[in-house]
Amino acid sequence: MSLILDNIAKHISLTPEEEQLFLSKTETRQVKAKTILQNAGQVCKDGYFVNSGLLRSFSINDNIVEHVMSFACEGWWISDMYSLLSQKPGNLFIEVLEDAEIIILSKENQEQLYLEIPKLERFFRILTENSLVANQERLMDNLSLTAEERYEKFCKKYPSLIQKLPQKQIASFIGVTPEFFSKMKARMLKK
Amino acid sequence: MSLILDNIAKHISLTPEEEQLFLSKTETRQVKAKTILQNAGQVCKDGYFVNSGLLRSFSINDNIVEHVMSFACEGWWISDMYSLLSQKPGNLFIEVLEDAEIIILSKENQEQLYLEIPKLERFFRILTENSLVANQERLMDNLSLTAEERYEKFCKKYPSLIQKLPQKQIASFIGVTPEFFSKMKARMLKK
DNA sequence: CTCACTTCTTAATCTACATTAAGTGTCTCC
DNA sequence: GGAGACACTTAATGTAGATTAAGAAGTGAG
Repeated sequence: MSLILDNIAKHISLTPEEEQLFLSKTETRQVKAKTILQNAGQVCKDGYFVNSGLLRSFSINDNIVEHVMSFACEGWWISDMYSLLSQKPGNLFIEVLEDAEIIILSKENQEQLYLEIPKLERFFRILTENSLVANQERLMDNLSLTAEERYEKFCKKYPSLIQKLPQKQIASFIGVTPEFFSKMKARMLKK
Repeated sequence: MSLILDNIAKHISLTPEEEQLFLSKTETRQVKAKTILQNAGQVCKDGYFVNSGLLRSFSINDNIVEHVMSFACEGWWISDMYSLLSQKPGNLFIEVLEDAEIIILSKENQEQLYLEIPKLERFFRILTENSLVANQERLMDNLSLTAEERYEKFCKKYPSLIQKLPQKQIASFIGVTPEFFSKMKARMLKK
């Protein structure tokens, strides 16, 4: 029933009391598409876990070019890690792409939970490790693969997202303009 | 005196006994320049902490193009995180660039230490978090900055590395060919 | 229904960087 | 002391993907 507890249970085991304590430190909220949960330039106070719906984080260039940092759908966490950890103003926006139900865990409550349930250190360590590995792979892909190859990898890795996302978001994620992406897709279809 | 204990003490405090236990699970080794500590295609068993000298991790394309994933000098950790965590064959090589003294912590011992000194979960969580943040920034830089801007950032961030590293390694790290990097530097000097 | 808005497409032109290839300077080591 | 080996440079040519601009097609709100 509770996606987030299942998520935790995959890596560590909590007693029912600990589970309740954890939940008591969180807040569940319904958010509408286009809501901005976090603005660049502000200090990030919360991490978000997605129960349903779809979010993204992105930054904006001097120009007006957006770059998608990450998507998050059912069962994923999303936040501006830099700002959340350093408590300095961040560069990322976090936006709701599809009406969503999210669970909010504030930095403050997270730190408290580390003290009350030290096992959670392990959980978030593993979460962060997985995130790091995924990021390293994406970095190397950006350095060594063509846009076409990156797109094919994206399709294989996140087949469910392909359905939901407007093309320009995918383009931004793999690091090309929507115009080029459109042309590229047409070219790929011909083969 | 002990760089690695200082490193740990910045984030958590260990008792002298715990410090000794930690050290007892590690091995210190002198390694010569050009030594390959880890080969792509093999399962990574160890993490390395650098006492002195200089290492790098990199992958090789189908072609023969190298891409530097990371450097590590005094006080830094380096490993193939993907392979170390998943215990599957990795894509990274780890090479000694300058004669070095390294501290080896095996995956096995690390897991044991987590059980014996749970505080270490916290230490490695924080380490991984910092690494993730740095990686995310590098990813966004690669998507949004020019080669010139990436190089300037690199210079500011790692002034000591600039001295030590051959140009082609820096070129590979910021994601351009050595030829282009050479031309770019000349161009920048004229200004 | 229609106006406004956003997504997607097409096409021409442009540019940051890659590729290839050749050449220079320096170091090492037989 | 000469022959590689390696780091770096220069220059010609090639290309992936950006930029700009325009129009088409889908979507939602009033």
